[in-house]
Amino acid sequence: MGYRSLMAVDRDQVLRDAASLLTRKATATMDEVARAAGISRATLHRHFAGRDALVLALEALGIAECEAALNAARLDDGAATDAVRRLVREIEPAAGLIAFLYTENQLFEGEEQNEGWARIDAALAELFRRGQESGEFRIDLTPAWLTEALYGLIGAGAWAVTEGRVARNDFTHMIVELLLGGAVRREEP
Amino acid sequence: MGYRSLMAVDRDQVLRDAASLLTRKATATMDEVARAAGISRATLHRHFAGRDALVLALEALGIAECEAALNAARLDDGAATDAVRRLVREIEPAAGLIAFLYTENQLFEGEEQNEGWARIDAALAELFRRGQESGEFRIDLTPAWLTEALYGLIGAGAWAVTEGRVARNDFTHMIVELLLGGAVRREEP
DNA sequence: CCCATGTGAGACATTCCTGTCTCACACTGG
DNA sequence: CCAGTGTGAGACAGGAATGTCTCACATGGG
Repeated sequence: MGYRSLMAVDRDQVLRDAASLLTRKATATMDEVARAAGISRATLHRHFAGRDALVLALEALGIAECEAALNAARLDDGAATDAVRRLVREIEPAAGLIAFLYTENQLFEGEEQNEGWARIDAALAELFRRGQESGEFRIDLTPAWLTEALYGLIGAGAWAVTEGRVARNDFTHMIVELLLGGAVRREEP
Repeated sequence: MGYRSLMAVDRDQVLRDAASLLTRKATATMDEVARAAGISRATLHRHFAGRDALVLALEALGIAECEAALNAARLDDGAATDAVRRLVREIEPAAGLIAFLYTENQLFEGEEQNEGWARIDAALAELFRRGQESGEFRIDLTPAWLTEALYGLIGAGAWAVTEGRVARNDFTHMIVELLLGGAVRREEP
């Protein structure tokens, strides 16, 4: 076989569609998820044993994409501000997925994948800490809060784009500029 | 009767407890909600006909609290930056509720209350627009995005507090400072 | 004191979702 | 052309949640 049949379902695309729907309607049924993904409930069930398995797969995909973005952004290189810019740019394709997972905490019933998020959180917090140490970032905003705020802004950005309130092309700029520079106008740095 | 019996359930408190639980676990059952609110499922059902009615009531409460905060913050008075500070301070008690409602879009199946949010959105966007016009806020970040970002940061702040990653007393400071000033350190304004 | 009100606990039927199965069909590759 | 593979549609039982009901009990007011 080697290559998957063209007829076969694009597993990652199904997961993205699922995340897109579940972000708007967390109580969506498996049938609704299947419809949103353009497949039948039977097929959805062939790929994911149940709702738990689906969410688990969503988490795994989200973690994988986040870590890929982290690597691609080279957070340890150069100025912290530039690293943040690279990070947001790299993470943009996964924004919808992150927006879902950020609100889908499920009380951490399955602790398995939690260490994945812990690693990502740690990497982000370390980036902000490095920026503080180098004097780029202010010290009254804790790295933990900046990390949390970044998640929140990514979610808000993804939502604003899907709602049509922000142009897709402005996604990175809006998030980075607000996170780094804030809303207040300045003369010159 | 005049005053409600001491035995009676505190309706708003039930709604807050419900929001608190549903924020963490959107698929919680009515029984779980009742337990979280410290009442029986029967009593919960006496006050809210069903899940839909519960969410509707949550929205109504959220809208009411937001509008109360908007009025208390006097958004039209003085500098826009000061108005933002007042707003976040006033809205803090409702942050948990807002965090839930912001992620609970339910595809707007019930469009009734939507105008309530539209009014609030308009008031916030107007505040940011006023700040841009007065030269306080930068013009490359649209009022619509600043509004969305404020929601996102309130949600992130509420979550960070409940998770213990940010001190409750720092809530307003963290949000306002990041929203207005951003993460980058400045010499002096 | 006793009645009215509101609650908790539990039973109950109903509805909905889930998970599994079968079968027919479409496409692919040999 | 012909198997092999994967899908869609539908049926089905099992289970979970919902919505409604009854009854006993606690409290507070008249």
